[in-house]
Order: sequence, then C-alpha cells, then structure tokens
Amino acid sequence: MKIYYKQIAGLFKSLADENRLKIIFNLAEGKKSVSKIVEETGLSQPLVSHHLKELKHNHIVTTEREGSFVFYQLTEPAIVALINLTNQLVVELSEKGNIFSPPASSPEFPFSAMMEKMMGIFSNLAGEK
Amino acid sequence: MKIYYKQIAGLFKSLADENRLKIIFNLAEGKKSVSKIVEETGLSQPLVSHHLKELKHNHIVTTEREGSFVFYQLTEPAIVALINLTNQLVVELSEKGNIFSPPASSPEFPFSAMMEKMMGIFSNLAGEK
DNA sequence: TTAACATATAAATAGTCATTAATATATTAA
DNA sequence: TTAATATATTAATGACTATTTATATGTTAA
Repeated sequence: MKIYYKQIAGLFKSLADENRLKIIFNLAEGKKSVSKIVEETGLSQPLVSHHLKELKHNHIVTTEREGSFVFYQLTEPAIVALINLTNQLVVELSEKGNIFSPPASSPEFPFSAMMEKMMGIFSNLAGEK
Repeated sequence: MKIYYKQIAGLFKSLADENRLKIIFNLAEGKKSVSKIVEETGLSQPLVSHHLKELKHNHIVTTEREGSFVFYQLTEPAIVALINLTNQLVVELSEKGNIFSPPASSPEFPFSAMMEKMMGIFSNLAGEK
C-alpha cells in the first residue's frame, strides 16, 4: 500500500495539540455544539472555533447547523481508539527511555503486542513498503 | 486508563513531519548509521542529525556508537505499524471529506473495523475516559 | 602528531502555529 | 425592525520549527 507521507504528517499535525486532543475526546461523547465544547473544555470560544476549523479542514470532524447552533461530530469515531493506542505507546516509550521507571507500571497488553496482533489479522497491511 | 494529553501531543509532533516519517520508515529496515540514512533519504546530513535528535528526545529511536559511526534504531518497531494504520485512516478521511471520491478506492479493511476489532481484543483499553 | 571521515552543533532565516482581544456575521426572538 | 445569542474571523503577538550554511567535535588511520 502506498504511503502518503505528506498526508500522514498533516493528520499527525492535527492531532499534535493538547487542546485539539481534548476537543476530540470531548466529541467522543457525541455530537456537540461549539458552546457546549467551550463549556466542557474550559477553552475560550475563539480558540475552540479555531481548532474546530483545523479539525474540519483535515476531515476529522463534520458540521451540521441546527438553528443558531453549529454541531460538530467526529467523522471517524475510531480515531479516538487510535489516540488511546498512542497513549499506550507513549507510556511504553517513556519507560524505555528512562531506566529508572518501575517495570510494574508496564501495561498488561503492550503496544507492540497489540499492533502485531492487529497487523497479523489484517495482514494485507503489515510489513509493506 | 489515564490519558497523557501533553505526551501524546508531543509524540504526534514528532511524527508530524514528512522527513521524520521517511527516516522512521528507513529505520524500519533495520539499524543504520547516520550517513546511511543520509544516503538513502537524500536529506542533508545536518538535517538528518537534527531530526534524529528530535526522535531520540521522544524515545522513538536509540543510539549506539560503533567506531566513528553512530547507529540509530527504532525503540519500538511496532510504531511503523501505527503509522501504516494512520496511512489507512488518512485515505478514508480524505474520501469522507470529498464527495467526488470514487468508492472503488475504499480499502478492503477499513480503519474503523481494524480499530474496533483490536479494541475488542484488548477490551481493557477500549472506551475508557 | 596530522589527515580524513562521521556526526553534532550553532547561527541565521523564513515560515508556521497557538493564543488573545476585538470585531464581524448569522440566527432567533421579540 | 432591534436585541440577544451563537459562531466565525481578523489582527497582533510571541513561540516554536524546518532548513541551510558554516563550523565544531569525535574517531580512526597513518
């Protein structure tokens, strides 16, 4: 399968912001208006609008107007699972990079095992250049 | 499971660069010296060193000196699988955002199905806040 | 030691990005 | 129409980042 470096980098850029991640996790609960997101994340309204615009531009969210409200929702809810998986990876990478980390904090299902299992199931995607 | 927003954003930042992605895929072939990476990616030596430094800082690669050479390798090879998965996601998101995309280009195993299957297997990670 | 090579760093530049404050636009209710 | 609310946009700011050029550091061989 062809690797779209530029587009992957673009998507990762969209996810590479703490506030945008918070917005995505907030939207994981369901479709919400801007003001609801503002209320629940504690971010300013212009800032939320700005980030939603970025997320919309990368097709991570879609919009739907209902009266004076604009509702946003995740285009692909499974993206939250991707971020959860990355959270797992972060924990493991930081442990590998820090010899003082206690092994007890290692997760029950390591990132590598999960990815290998999955790529085994969907073997048409694994190991391709 | 606790969500480390800041660290996730940091890791995504590391992956949000076309040239770093190319370097990571190059390292997916195995441990390599800086000069080898320079040769095979076509990037300048200071630029490669710069990006490797960033990748090392985020524990994505580790180093090992052998004589005058410094070899780099992926800390977690499965990270390549994560990027492959994201590549899959990119294709689908761009299709969802473009009504003119032909449905024929849809992958055999959609991103959402892969993530759901995996999160089903490792259910301790799915759907948590 | 010196010469040659591998890698890292520093300085400079240009571009991007997150944030805030202020303002504009759009919708509904009166 | 006007007032009130929801959302978007603009301008300004500072911070960060990718890249290039030049140089420094580290290692090996002679």
